[in-house]
Amino acid sequence: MGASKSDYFSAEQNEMAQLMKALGHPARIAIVEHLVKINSCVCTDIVNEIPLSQPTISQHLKELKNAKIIKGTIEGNSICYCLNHETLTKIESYIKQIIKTDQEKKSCC
Amino acid sequence: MGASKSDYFSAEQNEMAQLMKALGHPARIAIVEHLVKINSCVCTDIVNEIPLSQPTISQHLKELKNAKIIKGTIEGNSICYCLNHETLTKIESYIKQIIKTDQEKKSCC
DNA sequence: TTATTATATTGCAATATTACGATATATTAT
DNA sequence: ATAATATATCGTAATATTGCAATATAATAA
Repeated sequence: MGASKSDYFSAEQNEMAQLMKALGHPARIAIVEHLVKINSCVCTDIVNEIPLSQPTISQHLKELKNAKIIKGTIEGNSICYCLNHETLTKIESYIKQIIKTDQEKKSCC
Repeated sequence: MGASKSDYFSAEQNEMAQLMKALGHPARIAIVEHLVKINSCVCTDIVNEIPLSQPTISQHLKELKNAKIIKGTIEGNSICYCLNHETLTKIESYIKQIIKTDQEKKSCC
C-alpha cells in the first residue's frame, strides 16, 4: 500500500501525527530554527539560508503552514512567516502529558 | 529525487527531524499512547489494540525503537516495550526552547 | 520432539514525499 | 507599460513509506 490508514485512528491521533510529520524533515526543522533566529521573516531569507531551491522551500513552507506550525501574512512584495505559538504549545503539552502519565506507572524495562 | 538532502543540515537538525518523523504516523502515536495506558507492554497487546497486521505493527515498533522513542527488553517468549523518557524529554525540551526563544522577540505576524 | 505462541524479516504493490526546472502570478520599481 | 523581485504552482523523476501475505526465528508448552 503506502497510504496510511488514518480512518483507523482517532482525530486527535491523526492530528498529532500530522504535526509531528510536518516537523519530520531537516529542512523544515531548519526553517523553524531560522524563523526563531531572525526577527524579519520573509521567505527570501530562508532561500538564502537553506541550500535548497526556491520551489522546494516554498513547498516545505506550505507544509508547515498547512500544519499551522507557521503562519504567513502577505507584506507587500514578500511574505512574513512566523511561528505559531499555539500549535507549538500543543505539541509541547502533548509530549509533556505523555511523559507525566507514564512516570506515574512503574516501568517494566 | 525523493531522498532528503540530510547532508545539508546539521546533525542536531537531522536528529530532531528523525525523532519527529518517528512520531509522524497515527499508528505510532497510537502505539505510544497505548504504552502509556497499560502497565504491561508486550507486543501482542498492541496487535490486538490497533487494527493493523502484525508485520505492520512490528515495523512501526522497529521505527520507534530505532528512534529510541521506545525501548524493548526480551521477556521470555515476548518483548516488553516501554517508552524512553530520555528521548521524549529531549523532544519536549527542544519545542520548549523554540517557543521560549521566539517569545523573546517581537512577532511580526 | 512437536506444537504453540510471539515477534521479526522478506518481498512486493500501492501510495507518498522530496526535489527541482519551468512557468505562472502578483507586487513594487522604473 | 515594462522590468525586477518574491513567491507559488505544475510536471515529473527519484526515492521513501506503508501495509500485508508468506515465511522465518525463537522461546515456551505439551
